[in-house]
Amino acid sequence: MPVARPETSDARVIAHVDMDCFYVQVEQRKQPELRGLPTAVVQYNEWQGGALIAVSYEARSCGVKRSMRGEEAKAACPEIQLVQVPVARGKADLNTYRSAGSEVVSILAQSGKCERASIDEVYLDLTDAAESMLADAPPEGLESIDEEALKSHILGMSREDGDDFKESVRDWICRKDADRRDKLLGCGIIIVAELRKQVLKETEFSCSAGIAHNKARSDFFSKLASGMNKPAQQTVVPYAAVEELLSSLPIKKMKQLGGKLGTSLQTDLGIDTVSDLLQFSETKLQEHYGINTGTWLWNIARGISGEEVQGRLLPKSHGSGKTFPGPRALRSLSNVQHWLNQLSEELYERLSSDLEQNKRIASTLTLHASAFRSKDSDSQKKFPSKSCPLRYGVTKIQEDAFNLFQAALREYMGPFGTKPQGNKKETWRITGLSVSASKIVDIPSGTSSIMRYFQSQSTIPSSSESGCPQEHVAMTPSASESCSEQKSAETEAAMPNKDISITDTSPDLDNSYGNMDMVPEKDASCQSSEAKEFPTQSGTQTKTIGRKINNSKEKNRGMPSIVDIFKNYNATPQSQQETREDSTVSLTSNRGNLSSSTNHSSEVNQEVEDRRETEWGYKVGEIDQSVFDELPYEIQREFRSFLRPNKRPNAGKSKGDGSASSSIAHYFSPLKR
DNA sequence: ACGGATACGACG
DNA sequence: TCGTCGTAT
Repeated sequence: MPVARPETSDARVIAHVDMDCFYVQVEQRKQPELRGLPTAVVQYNEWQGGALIAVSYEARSCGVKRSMRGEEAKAACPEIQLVQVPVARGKADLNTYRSAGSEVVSILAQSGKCERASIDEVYLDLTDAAESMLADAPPEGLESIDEEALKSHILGMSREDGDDFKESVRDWICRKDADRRDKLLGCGIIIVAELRKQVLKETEFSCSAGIAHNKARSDFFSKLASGMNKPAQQTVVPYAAVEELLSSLPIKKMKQLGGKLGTSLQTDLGIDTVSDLLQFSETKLQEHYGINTGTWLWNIARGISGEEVQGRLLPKSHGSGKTFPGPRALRSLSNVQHWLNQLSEELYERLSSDLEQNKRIASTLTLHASAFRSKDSDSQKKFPSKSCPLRYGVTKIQEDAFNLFQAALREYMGPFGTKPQGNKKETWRITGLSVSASKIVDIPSGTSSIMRYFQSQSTIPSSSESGCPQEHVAMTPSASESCSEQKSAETEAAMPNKDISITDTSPDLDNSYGNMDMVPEKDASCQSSEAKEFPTQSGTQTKTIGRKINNSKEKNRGMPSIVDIFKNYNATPQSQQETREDSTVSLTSNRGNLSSSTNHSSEVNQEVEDRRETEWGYKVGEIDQSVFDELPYEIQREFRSFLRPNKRPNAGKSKGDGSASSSIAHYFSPLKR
């Protein structure tokens, strides 16, 4: 929800850049034959031709719209080219679009503070760049102005044809008597035109942009401009040009007002347009919508927004989900587990590459599901979300996700969970599942061995995820079946309760929701005592989850969480954040980027003691085993090399030196997870 | 019981 | 803090 922001003196230059029908462009770059043809990207081709998620401008002009089905699109535009979203693990796979988006971000981030707003949108704060241009090379001194800049739309300026128009744009940009704020915007026009050309050149993607002096305006007007049904446009909002343009605008078109709040404005206050909104006093709005939303409303009606551009180039969470509409709804635990396994795999893959490319780790795993209960009054009841500390490793995530699901299911079913051998229709169906990872923090990147690890092993060995004997024990038969191929889904009955039950679900949950036949009971026989050595995790591992869920309720008994650890680290003077945001983030496909940081082999020889105490900002020895268990495998190895420096054989260096890491990996051999 | 998958921020 | 809700694309 919108919230009131402290006002900032607004002489800023903010751009909102929006890729034109992005997914289509990505596909067209892959298949250049499609360029210029009416094209749409579609997912799930089986039902009514799949759902359109991106539509090219050619197709739009045939009347094709997003949220049409493939078949409708064909009807509206018979020659339309439909390209399917890639599928992996039985679900849509958006990775190609994500990394294409990163390509764009890494270009745009070069010229100012940059915020990744979505997979295909960014905000730029170009104030500094514009100011220095105004100081050093103001437009009026230039003998020629970029053609692309001259194509800009200037709101409030009538658009005559051809050269006349460009002349007036030039005049506006170069006007000597302009307000300083508009002069800055003029510089913004030139900078953005340049950036867009660069994006086009380096990625082949075209984009549109809005340029204004705050986020709200640039966003809104870049949308407005792209509503003109033309790609590759840029629009500037002069300082004074707001009121007239805004006031006639239907309230529902404003960002954040497209939903319930906008409707409430209409029905409760009779506000239909921005000018209606202008009639209301700030306090009146606050009375109705609270202090934050109230003042926010008052402000945006006037085009005021103090929101800063966050210097954030990377997503704050990762998620993987799938819906199972109507008849495809999931009816058995084993089927749910199968899909959770698929989703968890994808999530883990993305976490791994985030770790590898950006040196970040996530610390919370959340499960969302949606469900309905047939044959029941309140079949609308929401399926609760559940979260727990995130442990790195595919099978860990899979187990945890499944456990979270079961915990949520118990809660969802409540008293009906106990199935009294009779009315069998009284049961759940799962219509959507998703797992997500959040609370992502930077890890210390100065430590050399992490860097070296990633240099030598550009990919995280998947072998470390399989082959652990205990894992098979922990896996239910139905789970292992469904892993290979989705079974008839009615294997439910064949699932012996006790096999799943390795997991020690928390007593808390067990007791509050009673016994349910479809939810496996705990099995005390499989619990082992705390492991004292690193290499063995199983046994205690599965136990951790239950305890963690429980723990979060009983106030984390003073144990430092992994988040705290890295928070502390990140808080140290060495301010990672800023340096990192500049340009060093390896956003994309360029894998080699890591090497830019310290990786001299000499570091290997530094005194381990010193590092152990200081480098991480806390004492390694104080870390609790279970905290350790949560860490990504690669980081664990890092720790291990601190804790047991003597175990590292000297021979490690003998081999071609400089690449001590591969040998380290070798000596702390197949520590299975 | 469909626009799908995904992300973010506010609120209680 | 967690979980829910709203919003957007």
